[in-house]
Amino acid sequence: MEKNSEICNEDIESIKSGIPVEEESQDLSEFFKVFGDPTRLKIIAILENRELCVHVIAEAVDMQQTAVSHQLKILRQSRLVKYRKEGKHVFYSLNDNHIKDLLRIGLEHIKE
Amino acid sequence: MEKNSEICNEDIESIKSGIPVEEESQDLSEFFKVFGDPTRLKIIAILENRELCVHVIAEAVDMQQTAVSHQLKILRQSRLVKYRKEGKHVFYSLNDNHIKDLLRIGLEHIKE
DNA sequence: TTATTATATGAACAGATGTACATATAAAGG
DNA sequence: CCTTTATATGTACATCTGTTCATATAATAA
Repeated sequence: MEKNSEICNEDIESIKSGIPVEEESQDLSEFFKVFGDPTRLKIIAILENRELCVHVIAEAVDMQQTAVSHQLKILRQSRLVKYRKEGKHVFYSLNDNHIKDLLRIGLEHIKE
Repeated sequence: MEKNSEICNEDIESIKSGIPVEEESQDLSEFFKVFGDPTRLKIIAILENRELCVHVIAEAVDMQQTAVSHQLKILRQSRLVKYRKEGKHVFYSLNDNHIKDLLRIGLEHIKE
């Protein structure tokens, strides 16, 4: 008998050619990972349509300032937020037009 | 001096009202977390436009069958894939019309 | 029946992740 | 100068995650 039954006699090489290269899979998973935490999602949600400074964000999501700063760093590194300094304050805002679309698709899926 | 400077004198309560409730933030983050792993992204990629059985998926993504089975379980639980049994074989395929949109938005972001 | 093939699952373990705590930096006021 | 306020960052630690290994289940063949 052959190694694989006839019913899944696929051309592995042609299937493999459709897989993103390792680096792209890594980058893409890093991107989605950012949305994979409830605190970051909350921060993203309150930054929709406005900019806010760190201590207001912390108060709104009910977390410590240091925890929020760590999460904002991740959001900065993934270029999902931008910031603007004004004296002692740092105002954060969203930096990607597609974030709303992503959240909408996610919400549609979990509500199905 | 007041607790907060005037420049970020925000109405915390109205900001809070825009945050998804805890359960929704949790569910949404669980959903995005599924996309936050390169192996699962590869599996999703090769399932676009076709159904494949487990050992072919494993060979294509170059991972052990058990590792793939564990990931397929996660994809099943999040209702991103469906499956069909045929004898000893189990054929998996995508189960959400929005997956392509999500991947496209993600790719656009990382390529910017 | 036993052997083989295809898939699933539980346990273990290494590595990653999120938060708290302590501390650093930097701006502004006194 | 010193103090306060706003924010950032390094470390520690508990929890979570993904893979491997061993094993279970289920279908088919011999």
